[in-house]
Amino acid sequence: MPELPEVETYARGLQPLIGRRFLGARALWLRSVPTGPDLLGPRIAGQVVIDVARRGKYIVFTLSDDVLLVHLKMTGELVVAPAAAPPDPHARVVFDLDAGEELRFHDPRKFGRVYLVADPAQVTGALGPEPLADDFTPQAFAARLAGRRGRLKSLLLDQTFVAGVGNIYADEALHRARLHPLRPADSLTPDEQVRLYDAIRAVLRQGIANRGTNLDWAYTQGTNQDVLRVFHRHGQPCLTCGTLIERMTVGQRGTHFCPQCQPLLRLEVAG
DNA sequence: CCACCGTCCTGGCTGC
DNA sequence: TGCAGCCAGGACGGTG
Repeated sequence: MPELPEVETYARGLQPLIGRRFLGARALWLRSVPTGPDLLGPRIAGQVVIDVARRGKYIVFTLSDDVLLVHLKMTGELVVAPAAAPPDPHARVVFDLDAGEELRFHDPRKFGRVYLVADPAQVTGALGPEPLADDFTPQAFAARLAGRRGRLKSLLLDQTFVAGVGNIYADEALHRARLHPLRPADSLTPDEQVRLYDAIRAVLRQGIANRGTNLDWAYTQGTNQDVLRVFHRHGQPCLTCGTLIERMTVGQRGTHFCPQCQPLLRLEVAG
């Protein structure tokens, strides 16, 4: 499931497409293109790639006239291949590039989406702040937490709260911040708020430095799976304290945590 | 604002 | 060995 670090790695890897021209496109699975599968090819034909970037979990191709956004969801991949290469049975959208190549959107589970729009805000307008941006300060984070009574885990997964955090990095950030996933968001002390802020940025930066987390899916060359401390480690000892990592369901999401390092009730230690 | 549920999909897993 | 059935997972829409 590509999250911010994986999508960032993708966007960086696609930089060589800058300057290339789309000649056309075809949607092989119509629902993959909510903005109109039939319009995609005629509209993108002739447009040149000006920039490739990331916003939240979206890959954003700025084109000469429009903006192409791709959300990989869980199993999506983007691959540049020679047009003569063997067809991909899981290709959902195929873009014709110049120089006899194709950009293939491959997605076995068909959850990913491709949007071609004039204004990217049509797709990304509701997203929360970028957690690694300079203007995302501890004060801004604390202000967003204020009055939110929901559970931390659910809030971290809310893309309108902070953009780009998914299940892996939410669990990792909470463990690093020593906060239980069920803690009400507005119950954090100032120290805990700063710990969570620092932890979110640290795990995302580490993920980017490691070129993403590569679990059951082979689409990244990332190594971040080697440094995960709780995600998918239930039944194994916590790397901090040795207590067995537990798994629970929070908001329909598998959630992994250390009951010792992340107590639900803060222990009042007599001074 | 928040909780919860259904929907979309299919590969991979479990259990028999 | 084969097959049926279940489930994860991000985002969104609907409901209470």
